[in-house]
Amino acid sequence: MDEQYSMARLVRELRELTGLTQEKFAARLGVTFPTINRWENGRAKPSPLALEKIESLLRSLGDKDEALHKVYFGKEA
Amino acid sequence: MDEQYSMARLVRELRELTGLTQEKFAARLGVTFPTINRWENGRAKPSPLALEKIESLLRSLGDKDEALHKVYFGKEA
DNA sequence: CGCCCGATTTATCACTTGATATATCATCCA
DNA sequence: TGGATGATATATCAAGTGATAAATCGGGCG
Repeated sequence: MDEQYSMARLVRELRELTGLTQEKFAARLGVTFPTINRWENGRAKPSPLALEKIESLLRSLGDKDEALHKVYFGKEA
Repeated sequence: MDEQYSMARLVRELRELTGLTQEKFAARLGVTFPTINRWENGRAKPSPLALEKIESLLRSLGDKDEALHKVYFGKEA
């Protein structure tokens, strides 16, 4: 349960939840598509500012994904 | 009126407007103090995500700083 | 089958950032 | 005077990022 791997899965699951391509998902978060791809493939992990955006997006998806949020961020939604 | 220089001034003016040290200002924006220092001294410029935070902070300061916003971001507050 | 086409994966390079350490500067005050 | 302290400036290095290009992977479809 390596941290990199968890983040990779979180990002991919989150993106698939939104039904967006890596390119559009990147735009949604204010980053570029290679960045999303690197996150999803565990070759990099989100910067602090990017993490904020991810949490915020997760939150915006509402309670039905609160479980997901807890799983990856631990400390409450 | 080099772009780097304008951003440097914007960041410093904005920080002084808030009355915060570079360290606290950094925390406010979700970045670290060396980053703020590099911005203010023109040795680096904000990443896209950081720029969002700057604009947002500027906006949160309200209308009395709209002029400042226009000066540095050009396209309306 | 073979060809397009959208999506994904990987790679490279210059630049930004976080973490950390050191140095400089100003101010206060014993 | 001179030392303590807070704020700022600068440097280094590893890691993340944006821009760009190339390769690969599916599906549809002629």
